[in-house]
Amino acid sequence: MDKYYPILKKCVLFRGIEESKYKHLLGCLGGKIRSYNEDEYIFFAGDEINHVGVVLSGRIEVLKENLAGNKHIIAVLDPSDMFGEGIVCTSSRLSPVTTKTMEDTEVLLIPYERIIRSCGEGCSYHIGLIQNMMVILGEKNVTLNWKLDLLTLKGMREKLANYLLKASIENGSNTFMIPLNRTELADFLNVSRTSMCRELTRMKDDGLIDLYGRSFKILDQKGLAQCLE
Amino acid sequence: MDKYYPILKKCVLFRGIEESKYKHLLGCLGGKIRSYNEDEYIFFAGDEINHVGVVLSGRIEVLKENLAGNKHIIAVLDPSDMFGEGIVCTSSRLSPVTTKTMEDTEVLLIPYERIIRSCGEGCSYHIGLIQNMMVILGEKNVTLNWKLDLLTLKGMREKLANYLLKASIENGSNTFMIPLNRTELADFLNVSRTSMCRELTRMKDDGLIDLYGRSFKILDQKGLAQCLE
DNA sequence: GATATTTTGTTGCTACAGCTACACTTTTTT
DNA sequence: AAAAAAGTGTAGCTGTAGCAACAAAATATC
Repeated sequence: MDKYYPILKKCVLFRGIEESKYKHLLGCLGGKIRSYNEDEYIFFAGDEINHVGVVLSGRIEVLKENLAGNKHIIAVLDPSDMFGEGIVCTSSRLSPVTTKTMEDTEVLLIPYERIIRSCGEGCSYHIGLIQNMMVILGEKNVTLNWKLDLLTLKGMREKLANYLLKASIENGSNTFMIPLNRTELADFLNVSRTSMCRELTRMKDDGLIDLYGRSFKILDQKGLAQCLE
Repeated sequence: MDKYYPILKKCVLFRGIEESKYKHLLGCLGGKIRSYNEDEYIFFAGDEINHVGVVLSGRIEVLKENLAGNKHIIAVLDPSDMFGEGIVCTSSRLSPVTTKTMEDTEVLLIPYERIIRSCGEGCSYHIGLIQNMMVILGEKNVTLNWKLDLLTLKGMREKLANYLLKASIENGSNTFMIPLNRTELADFLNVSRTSMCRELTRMKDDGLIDLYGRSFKILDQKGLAQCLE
């Protein structure tokens, strides 16, 4: 377990809590580690969720699937990211999303009640945990709002520009790699792969970007930003 | 102030707190009432928000506007609904949305720090408030997820079917009124009004629904549900 | 009650994204 | 090293949603 402490340290849930106290805290929370193979479902939309999850290794996609078989990736989770935080506080506790591993993955599952309710044994960390949970929920909100932005944009080019500019900012460079392949990116933007490829080529022809595989280079930042106006 | 107690009673933030304690609590929270005229902006996307708002009277729309002048209504708030809850817990505290009154409106503004931090004076309500805030954030999450559903649907008919079925369920009847006019509904679904009208007529012709103004009647619930498959 | 203003419905045209189908490349498996 | 599989780019065709422009109805204003 100790080997995952650096991962937990980066997880917002444990922010402000000293590493030396993890052992006691984890016992107190009753967290358990579970392993999944690649392309395995963790839970489905509509399932009742009673745990908050922390990704320890591997990668998970958060998605919605409609009955026609179309899939829409809402988020991709890397180690130290969380899932299920949003559902835990609702009354119905039914997940609106499906989670599925993209690689072999290990997760830490924590029963939700243990987080929200103080354990009463003078375990002062809980107050910190609750404060952290609020930050997590708030930031989740911001992420979902960005996702809304992305989806409300009408044009293909606008969606791509939005995504690429954000990725560039997050990486702090005009040259960067994205964590998704073409098919996944299309699912994330909720567009068809073919139309997306076509537009990427056009944007390259127009001198806005350069690309090879998952690496992108923004050539004309101004021009790209103008796509969003 | 007392006259608003019934409104506050329905607000999730005050759930589980007795009406007799509102006076003390509101003083403790430092809440202030502000009035706005119709079509007045309360705050803009990008503004720094330090207050949580509760609608006391009137109606507010939560929206995003892009520079092209397109407007997208994310939610419509009635008395006892809240706004700003999602931003309050983030570090940047910059609002991703704009809020604007649709009628003459009164709101209760509460400084966010007063909610999150215990006032220390043995004011036990704060713990309840924090628990309530978590429920609010969780439910916000669910709402945003439904909004995502709506936007990821590809077809006009699918979006309308989704919206109308949900409205029907919420009203508990096949006949119901919606709170939005055509233009507002189009903005809410993020589609053009004309295309939406066209599709509504088609759905009527197909015997799925009947409509007059803001009142709708679902004639073929099964058929409507099939649009979503 | 008449006029102005807003809201709503309709039509033709156009642009753009989805689909199918296929060719090509890269990676994985054996 | 060969074969299989997965991923990627391109092109033509089609359907649908957006836009502009207008007509009709409902509401507000005088």
